[in-house]
Amino acid sequence: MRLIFAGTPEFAAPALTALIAAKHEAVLALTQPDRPAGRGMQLVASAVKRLALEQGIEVFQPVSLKSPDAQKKLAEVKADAMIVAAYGLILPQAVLDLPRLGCINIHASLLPRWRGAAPIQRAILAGDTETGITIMQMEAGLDTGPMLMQVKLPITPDDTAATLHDKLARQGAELIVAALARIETGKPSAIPQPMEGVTYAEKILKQEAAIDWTLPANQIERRIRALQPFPVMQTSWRGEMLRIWRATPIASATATPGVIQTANDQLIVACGSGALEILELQRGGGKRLAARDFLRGATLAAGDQLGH
RNA sequence: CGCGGGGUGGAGCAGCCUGGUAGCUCGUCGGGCUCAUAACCCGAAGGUCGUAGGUUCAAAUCCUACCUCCGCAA
Repeated sequence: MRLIFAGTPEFAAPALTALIAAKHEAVLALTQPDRPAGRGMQLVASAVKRLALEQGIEVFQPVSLKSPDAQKKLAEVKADAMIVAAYGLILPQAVLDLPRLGCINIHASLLPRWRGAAPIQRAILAGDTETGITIMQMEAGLDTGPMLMQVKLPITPDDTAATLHDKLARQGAELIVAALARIETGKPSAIPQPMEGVTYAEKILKQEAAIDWTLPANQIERRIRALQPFPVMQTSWRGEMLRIWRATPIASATATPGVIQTANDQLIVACGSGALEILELQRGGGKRLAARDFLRGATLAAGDQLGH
């Protein structure tokens, strides 16, 4: 099939790779404009752009798809379909109608649950035990289109947004290839999304990364897994920032939330209910360390208060 | 030139401001204690203090450049 591929971050790259491997003809890669990022604020190309350049695919980075110029450019390609994976721009109806087979989206959740920007993180945060990939025919609404295919994936107790992301990206890549194969062999039936069970996955805000020690330990632990590799849960200690990468909830007597209970070989912090054993953490300017190594520096002591 | 913090035996840190014997908590190795141990006691090995210059009688420490790791911001 002759395709336009629209995607931006790492999540989208495996799908493009898989489509190329499946002998589809990706003629144009749509991706967000390069943005200043990283130390030094250098302009950085998106994962999809880097891959497209490597593959010799033309890259198109409009600021918006509302302009007639951008739409004209897409029309000229005369694609059979446009594959969209975490692109990050709203597609106007005019664009949705351009390709012969419309626009097809790879979404990292079991729709209609977790429509929107951060489905992977929100699923972990909510304590869901499974998630998945949905391939859907796009409509003007936010992730509301009829579903072509769906596969489930369990969320394990030690999954982080990072590990789940990688699994889902691979699964999404497989599934989009399978979906296109089905479309080529005839008109597959697209199932409308159920009215029941709709939830929205709000974009992750930086401020959600501040640990509220008054929450129950198991909830904090989920947030720690959900908010990495970005923005990573953090707390403060003597005016310094501490990022918490890995922790496990443990039973504990009640104590003031945020107070360190043990800081010898284990690092245990009291929470609103229960306590959290911190397994991996990082301080400003430093590397990510196992709690045991971190404590060798003898910088934390039992009784210290975290946060504020 | 967006802002900032680091690089010190195998690990994590202190020492740097106020130059003058390389320190702490672990790990490793040897020995001891113990029914036993990841516990405890005694002892030992192991470091061009990121790299290159400079200042100085003397540099981990002060100055300059570079390499490299990391946080903020996006």
